[in-house]
Amino acid sequence: MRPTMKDIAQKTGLSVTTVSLALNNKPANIPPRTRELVLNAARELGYRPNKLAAGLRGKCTNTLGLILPDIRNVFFSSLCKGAEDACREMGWNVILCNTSDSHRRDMEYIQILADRSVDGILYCISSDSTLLQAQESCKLLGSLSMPFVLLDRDAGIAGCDLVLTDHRQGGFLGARHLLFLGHRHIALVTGPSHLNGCKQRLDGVKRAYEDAGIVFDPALVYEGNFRLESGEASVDFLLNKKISAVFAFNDMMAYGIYKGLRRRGLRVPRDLSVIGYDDVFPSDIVGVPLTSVRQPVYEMGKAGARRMISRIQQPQILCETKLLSPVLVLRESTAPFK
Amino acid sequence: MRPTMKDIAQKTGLSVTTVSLALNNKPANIPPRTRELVLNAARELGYRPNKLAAGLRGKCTNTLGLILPDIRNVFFSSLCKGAEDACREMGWNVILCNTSDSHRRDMEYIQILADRSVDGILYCISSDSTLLQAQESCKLLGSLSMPFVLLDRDAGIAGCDLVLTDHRQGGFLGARHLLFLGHRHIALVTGPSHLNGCKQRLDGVKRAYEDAGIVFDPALVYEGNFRLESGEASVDFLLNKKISAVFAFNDMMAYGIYKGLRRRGLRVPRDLSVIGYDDVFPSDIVGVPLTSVRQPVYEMGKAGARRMISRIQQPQILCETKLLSPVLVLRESTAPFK
DNA sequence: TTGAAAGCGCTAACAT
DNA sequence: ATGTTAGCGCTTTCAA
Repeated sequence: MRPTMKDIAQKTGLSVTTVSLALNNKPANIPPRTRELVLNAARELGYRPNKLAAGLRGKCTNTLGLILPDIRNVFFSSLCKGAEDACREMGWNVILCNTSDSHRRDMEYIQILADRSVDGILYCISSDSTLLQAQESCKLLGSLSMPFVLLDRDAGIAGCDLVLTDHRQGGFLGARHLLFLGHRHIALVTGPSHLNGCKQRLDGVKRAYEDAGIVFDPALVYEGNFRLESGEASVDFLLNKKISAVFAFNDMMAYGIYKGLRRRGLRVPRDLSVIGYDDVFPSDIVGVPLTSVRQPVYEMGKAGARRMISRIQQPQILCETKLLSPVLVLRESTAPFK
Repeated sequence: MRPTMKDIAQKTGLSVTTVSLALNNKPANIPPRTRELVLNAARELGYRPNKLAAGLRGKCTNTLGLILPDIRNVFFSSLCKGAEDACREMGWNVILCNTSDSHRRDMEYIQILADRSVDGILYCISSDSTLLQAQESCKLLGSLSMPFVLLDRDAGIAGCDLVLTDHRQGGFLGARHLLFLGHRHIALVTGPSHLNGCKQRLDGVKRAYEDAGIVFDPALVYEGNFRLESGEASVDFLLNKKISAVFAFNDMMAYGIYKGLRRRGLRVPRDLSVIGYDDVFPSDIVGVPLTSVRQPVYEMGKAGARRMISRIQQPQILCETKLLSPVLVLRESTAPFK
């Protein structure tokens, strides 16, 4: 059996209280000699605190729940790694929950994590959630008095912490780069238009256009669904327009565009400049490395976890939205307009 | 505050014991009427059991630890998803631990997970571990009486459960396919030769050669390190040999070979047939979709978690090595020999 | 059929 | 400076 504080107490002839006080560096007047005594006994016995017992008694389990759609998606696994790294550095652990993008499972996992007394939840709202459902999950979290930080998805929930990429800036950076290269007729392959992230990217694009004195043309917008197929499907649309460049609102669709162009014997960037968004895939496995607006996903996970732990330790701090800056990563899929 | 059993006891006028017995369907003779009474009260109060308390008192926390090198690697995130899915189905949860392939961190996390009273650990040994170090981790697990299942990596540890791909069969399948296409001079770009997984792939390749009456030529073997760069670096070697096909022991190196060939203006499969191993990347984002030997990674995670839970529930069952069958996935990077 | 009581390992108010 | 005591929420023996 694992040694407990009781064993240390027995071995030293002290009480369990003194042992607890000494081991936890509590501001009781434990004289150095006694502390030494306890610490030595603990070392000799190979004592390790039982986190379950400490969690049950005290207020804190040092555990976070992480709810996300699917860890197989590199976006979320990077987020997760960031969160876990931050937690490890601070002595916390992470319980991982995959929802398969189902709101029902969001709700289930919130309950389960509360049952397990996690101290807080890092929450990527499942994308099948309506605004109402997102509010419902957050209400559940509230009714459980469970602190949480929303990651990546801005569902328009007020009064909570939020960490995500500044998509307005992201859209701006992507568009500005194409404009800088001399492109004047640029198509957009967006994601679902009701998503805040897409609206903001679009805003950013428009701002870049304004700066350059270009008129935004809604006829050059193709609404995709973030999947490769929709990028591929957009190619027919693209080739019917007089454009020299396309900005895809994620990399998957950019690769779909690659595929559609390839099938038609067209080349990137010779025939069309392509820029993506996210930059989560290893870029060197594809023939023409993709220029892309990188979301700092790992950092997002880290920032989210840190924020969560801060909030747990100081519940009174004000809610904030943390916008992380995207970075334009130049590769070979964009070329100057000729 | 969350309602507890005490609250249910108060509300029903029964004792906490009876409540516990009724809620947990224990084989005490609780008459249906009493149980109803308890269940109703529980529902009305919105009672949810406190898993921390149950874990502290009882023997089981229904929690597994999952130790792996880096969740950002799609191989491990698929494994993780499989494990988590299996756990969810059975009412278990997963604490995720990334080791960055460092043995020291393996050891640390084993301790931490034990401190948290997980019931078992799914363990992907970090690849920087020597055989001795792998044995050390397993010894630590043993000394903590912590049940565990090794995943993916066969470090030659005896007396424990192990779930991994049948790499002998994988090597066989890949080589047989190339032979079937008429290739007779085939290069291998392997991983580090001391790894069991590589040895077994090589064995499988040799067996396929024997079946076809081909002599294995060690001069056609290039030892890579599983990274893209080493695949790319192998191309000089490959082009100096009289070969028509190459079998890379993972996909990353296969993509490195793609890259090296592309740079030299050579085409896959026209100039060289290429077959990979793992099949974890989305194959449709690359120009020439890669033929590859697929490891059933998701299933591996699932099988591992199931095995772990079985062992926890029946500690006496015999240890077993579960070999999962790889699958040859035909795509466009291999062509008949001309 | 039900309940009292002990205890899992720990923390913390209170006492000495 | 240290110990006594109570209790976190639950399970489980033992007794009634």
